[in-house]
Amino acid sequence: MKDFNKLSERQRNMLRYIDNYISENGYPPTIRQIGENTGINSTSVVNYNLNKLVAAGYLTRSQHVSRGLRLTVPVPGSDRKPGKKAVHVAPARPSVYVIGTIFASEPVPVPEDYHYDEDDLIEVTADMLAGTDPDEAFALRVKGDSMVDAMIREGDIVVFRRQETAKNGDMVAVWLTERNETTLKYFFKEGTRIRLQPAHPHMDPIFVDPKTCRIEGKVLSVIRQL
Amino acid sequence: MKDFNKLSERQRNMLRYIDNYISENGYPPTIRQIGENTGINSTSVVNYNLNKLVAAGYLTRSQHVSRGLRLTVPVPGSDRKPGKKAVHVAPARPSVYVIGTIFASEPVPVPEDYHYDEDDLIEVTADMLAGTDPDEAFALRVKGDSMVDAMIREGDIVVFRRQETAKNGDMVAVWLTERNETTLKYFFKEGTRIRLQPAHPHMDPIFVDPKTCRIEGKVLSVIRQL
DNA sequence: AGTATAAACGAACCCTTGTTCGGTTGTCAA
DNA sequence: TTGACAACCGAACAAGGGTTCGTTTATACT
Repeated sequence: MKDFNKLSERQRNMLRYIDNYISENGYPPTIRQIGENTGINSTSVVNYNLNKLVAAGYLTRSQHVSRGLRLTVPVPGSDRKPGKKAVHVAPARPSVYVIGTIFASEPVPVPEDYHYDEDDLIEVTADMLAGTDPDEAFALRVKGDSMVDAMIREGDIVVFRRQETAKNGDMVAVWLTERNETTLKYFFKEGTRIRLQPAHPHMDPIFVDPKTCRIEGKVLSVIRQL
Repeated sequence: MKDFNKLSERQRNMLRYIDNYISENGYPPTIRQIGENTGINSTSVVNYNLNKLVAAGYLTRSQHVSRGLRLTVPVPGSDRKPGKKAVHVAPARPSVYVIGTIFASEPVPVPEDYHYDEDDLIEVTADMLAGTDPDEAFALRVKGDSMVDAMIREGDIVVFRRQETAKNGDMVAVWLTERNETTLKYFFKEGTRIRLQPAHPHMDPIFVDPKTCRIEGKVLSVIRQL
């Protein structure tokens, strides 16, 4: 059971209003409607608090979709009229934070620095986490074509587990201090050096010194939506 | 009880899709989504038939409201999977059947031929289906390196919607009768010929005659688990 | 006082999505 | 043959509605 007292009065009002609205209309309200009915004057504040509620697990959102809201828990004290059914309750689904973007010329952002306020949460399946606790997983959106040799495209979402070490055969994100670049490659420790093998079958590996190679995370899965 | 036989096949499909969509997502589809998933090429035709359905008492609409749809009667034959409940209850996590493998030298398997087997059901998120009814989606596992120019690797799972036509910009699976091969490319109709553009940014398009090119399905998403 | 952070504001931006309209096709009856 | 009508198409239009960003206020900690 969720502790609704942890929420601000505003956020509780929003949940109540959303629940009511859906049971009245059969579809969710817009951000502007939520604002108008809970005394919020700016759409960005509604958006801000909706993201808070997503992070706290009370609802899920579909990005860039009008009225793309759904509640994930029953809302107490929503004054639904008798006879109306409770709003659908979505089962808990694993999701990971998309904490930024990844491209060749920058190290990958670290989750610790990240304030989970304004970015988005995407839904994943359990398979994509390969047993990793959702709290230890994070995701990055690929920017630019620099990852083509890893068979990864602009717009793809890469799901990682944060770790500084790797086993042979893992695909990892590494920061190469001498080249000043991030790359995604298969990891193989070969004696005193490390072989980084591109995913693309026609491309050649590079060999680096362990001291110039910082592992940023292990790739768990890649999602491409077209 | 309504007499659904009075409706056209199209209208029954629309009702079934709307019901399914709401149960998957918790909110109604757009008229464009309805069109795409029931083989209607014009939003005005969807609008036309929606108004027919309103007049016949099957649903209500809110004017000038996005996704402002509501079913007024239970829809028979909406083949919700067991465990999925009727409209206005919890959205279920959709899943699609992996019905085979895809590689260059063979046409795409057709779902109709497939003997459904529980083992080959994989979980997906609603986002990956882009509004497609899960029952009209299917998935294939990629075999071999022949799809590298589509930035797709051995082992990837490609999620499709079966359809014989495509819009510009869609990524589609096509069978090229003259080359005897299946390929995944972006589709562009240019006058009398078709341009098939590889996803890989450094590769050149091919041009084919519509008569030698059979569209097998539209690619909705790609999943890579490592 | 100075800094950091949560919460809020409002306007601009632009993708999403419903609506409209001229035109085409097919059927049926006069 | 003609006209009426239902069904459909494609494109353009415009309102709907999510997102972003620079700023501001309030509170707490140093």
